[in-house]
Amino acid sequence: MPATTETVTSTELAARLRSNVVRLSRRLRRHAASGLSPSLISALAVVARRGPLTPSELADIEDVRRPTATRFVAILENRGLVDRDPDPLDGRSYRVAATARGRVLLAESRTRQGAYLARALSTLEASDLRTLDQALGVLERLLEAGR
Amino acid sequence: MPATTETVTSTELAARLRSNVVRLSRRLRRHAASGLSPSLISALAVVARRGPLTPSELADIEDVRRPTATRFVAILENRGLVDRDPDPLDGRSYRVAATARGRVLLAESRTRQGAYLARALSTLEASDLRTLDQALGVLERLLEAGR
DNA sequence: CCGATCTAGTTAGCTTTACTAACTATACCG
DNA sequence: CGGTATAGTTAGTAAAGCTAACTAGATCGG
Repeated sequence: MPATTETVTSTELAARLRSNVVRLSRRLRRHAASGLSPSLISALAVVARRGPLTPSELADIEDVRRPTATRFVAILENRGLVDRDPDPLDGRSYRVAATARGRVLLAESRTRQGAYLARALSTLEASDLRTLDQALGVLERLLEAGR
Repeated sequence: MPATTETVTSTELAARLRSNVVRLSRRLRRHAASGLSPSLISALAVVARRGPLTPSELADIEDVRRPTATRFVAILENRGLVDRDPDPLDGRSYRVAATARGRVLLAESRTRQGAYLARALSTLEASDLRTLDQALGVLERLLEAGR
C-alpha cells in the first residue's frame, strides 16, 4: 500500500531511516564475506575508483578522522589489497593505490556468492531498484550537504 | 514516471548502498544527541511503540542477539527511560515498557535541535521525502525477507 | 510427580570501529 | 632561519555486538 498522496513528515521519516540504517548496518557486518568489514570494503572501493589517494584524502571522502584512515590503509596493505608510493611533492605523505589483488577482491565482493547485499538486491524488481537508486541520490546529497 | 530509462544493476547499487549506510551510520553516531546512540534510540522506540516486550522479543525485532538486548535494557533502565515488570506467565522473564521520561526523550529526539537527522531531512523537498519513504519500504521488505 | 531437557536471561570475555589527545617530522612563511 | 602549520602516526578509550558458558525457571515423558 503505497501512500503516494499522503504527506510524509520528516521527523517520522528520520526515525524510520535511523532504524533501518542501524539494522542494515548490523546485517552487513554480520554477513561480511571476503573477510572485509563494510567499512574496509568501502574504503578499498574508494581507493580503487578514485585513483591514488593520500590518507587525508581518503579520510575526507570516507568521512572519518585521520587516525582511522591510517588504520584502514594499514589493514588493507597488510592483506595486499593496497600499496603505497611516496608522494613526490610532500615528504610527509604518500599515495595509496589498489593492487591487482585488491581489484579482484572488490569485483568478487560485488558479484560472488559471498555478496549478501548484491544477492538480496537481485531479488528485487526493476522498479524497486530504481526507487533505491533515486533514494541514494537524495541521501548522497544530504551527506554531502551536512558536513 | 521518472525519466530514468537506464537499467540499474543490483551489484552496482549494492556497493553504493553499502557505502551510504556505512557513512550515514558514522554520521548518526557522531551526532548522537540526548546521550543515546542510534542503536539505543532505535531500541527505545521499539519498546515505546510495540508496548511491553520481553528482552527476547526486543532482540528479535531489533535483529540482535539476546545478550545485546540484555545490555540495551540495562542501559535504558539505568537512565530511567524504561522499566520492567515480572512476566506473570513466565518466572524467568519480564516485560519491558517505556517510562514517561523515555517517551519524552523520544519525542525530543525527533523534534528538537539535537536531532541531526530530522533537521537534515527537513531541508528536503516533499518529492525527495516521498522517494526516501518508498525506498525505506523496499528496504524494510528486504530486511524482513532475508532473515 | 520427577528427572531430563529445553529455554530465557545473564555474565564474561573478545573483536571491531572509531574517537581524542599527544607526538614526530616535514612543509611553509615572514 | 626560526616559528607555525600540517600529514601521518601512536596510544589509549569507549561503544557495539558477538560467542560461549552459566543459572534458573518451564515443560515433557514415563
